[in-house]
Amino acid sequence: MSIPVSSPSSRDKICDVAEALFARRGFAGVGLREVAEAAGLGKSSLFHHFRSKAQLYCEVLDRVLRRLGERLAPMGRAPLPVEERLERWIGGLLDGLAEQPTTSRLLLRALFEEEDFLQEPPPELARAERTLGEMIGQLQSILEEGVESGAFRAVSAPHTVQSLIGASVYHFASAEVGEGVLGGPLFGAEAVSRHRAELIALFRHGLAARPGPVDDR
Amino acid sequence: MSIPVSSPSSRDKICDVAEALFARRGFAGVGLREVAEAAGLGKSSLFHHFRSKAQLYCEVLDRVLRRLGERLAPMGRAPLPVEERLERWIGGLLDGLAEQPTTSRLLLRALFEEEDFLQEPPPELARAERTLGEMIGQLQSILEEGVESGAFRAVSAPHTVQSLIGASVYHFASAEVGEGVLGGPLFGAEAVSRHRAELIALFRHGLAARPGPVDDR
DNA sequence: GTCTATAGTGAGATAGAC
DNA sequence: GTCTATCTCACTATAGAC
Repeated sequence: MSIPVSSPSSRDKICDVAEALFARRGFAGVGLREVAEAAGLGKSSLFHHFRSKAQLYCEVLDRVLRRLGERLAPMGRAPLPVEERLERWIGGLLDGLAEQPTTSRLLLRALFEEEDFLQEPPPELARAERTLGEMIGQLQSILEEGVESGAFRAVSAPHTVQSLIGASVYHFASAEVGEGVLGGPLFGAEAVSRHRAELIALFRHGLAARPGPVDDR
Repeated sequence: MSIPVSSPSSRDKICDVAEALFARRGFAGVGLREVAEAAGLGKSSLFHHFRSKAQLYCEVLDRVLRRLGERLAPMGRAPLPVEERLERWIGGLLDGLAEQPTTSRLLLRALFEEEDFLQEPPPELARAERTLGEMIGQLQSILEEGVESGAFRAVSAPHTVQSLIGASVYHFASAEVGEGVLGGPLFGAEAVSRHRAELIALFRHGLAARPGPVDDR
């Protein structure tokens, strides 16, 4: 718990507005002039807080991933049945994505865009990638454990990881298209809890090992 | 079946290289100089084929979506049980995505990026959006029909649409991250058929209405 | 720590010769 | 249909006053 007693520093303000802009339009789609104006500063002032646009981007990305990683870290370690641990992990991910609309879009960009837009990547990028790798590894471990223990069907853990990440991250990133499909806001309380329930149920039923005879044509 | 007898026109060549570049780096991340060089032309020559960068982008996007839409259109209409129609639809989508690595990335961008980078959107954009809407509507209809007929659980069709799109499109768009998770290439024959089998099985088990007593805590 | 001024580069787009 | 030359504008980044 940090103490939010002093007014937010310019640095934090810049990160906040940059996060919103990068999430919406990506690294190349955002100009520093725009960031500066939204932060209420002159363009040149940004360079007293960040060495370059690339460093600002990586710092924003790292901040978002760490926020998510800290939320998910305890989920995999709880002393619970593996099905329950998976459901809590999924729930934690969805809560983290639902908290701020910027998170899913920035995360999706980090997942599918190759960061070749920065010639010499700042050190923050490596830290962000490590955080991302830990999150994915944790999910994969839960799935592997569930398959080995017989709690889940004999699914491929990597492919299931891919499906789960895609289903959860894309949903909250889908913006206009997603709102068109739902016929309403993505981040409203009912839409969030509904997606949470639907996705968890989909994987509970989809992964469950069945005792009875199963049609596996 | 079109007759590929004449050598590809400059126009087609431009579209091909632009598709690859836009898929990789997005609208804002690609310069027309780069497109022109890759197509073996001068930068100014592009403007004899396309009015603007925005029009080129929309035309490329429309081409990709129509290619996918034509593949999927017959899937929903086959006179088959709804479970089978859904599996064929998913299979068709995955085949379409696996055919060219550019498709999933361009589609993902169209799904989650708001196209506010073009001030006055070219007419091609509207056509692309219509194609996209038809594909999604078709999937949603299959799901609704399955729920109404009792073949599927009482899932929310919109949320399931979102999950299915995310799981399939993200997977093939995930590039380096996805290859890290799989530990090998995304578009290899075995990886493609494995993901196809895994995703179809996940939704078959995940959506199936169960006859026996079910734990729905 | 924020500003003005500006360097230096590259973008999208146009004009007009060939 | 492709080219060279050029326009205009925005960009990242720096220098240096306050």
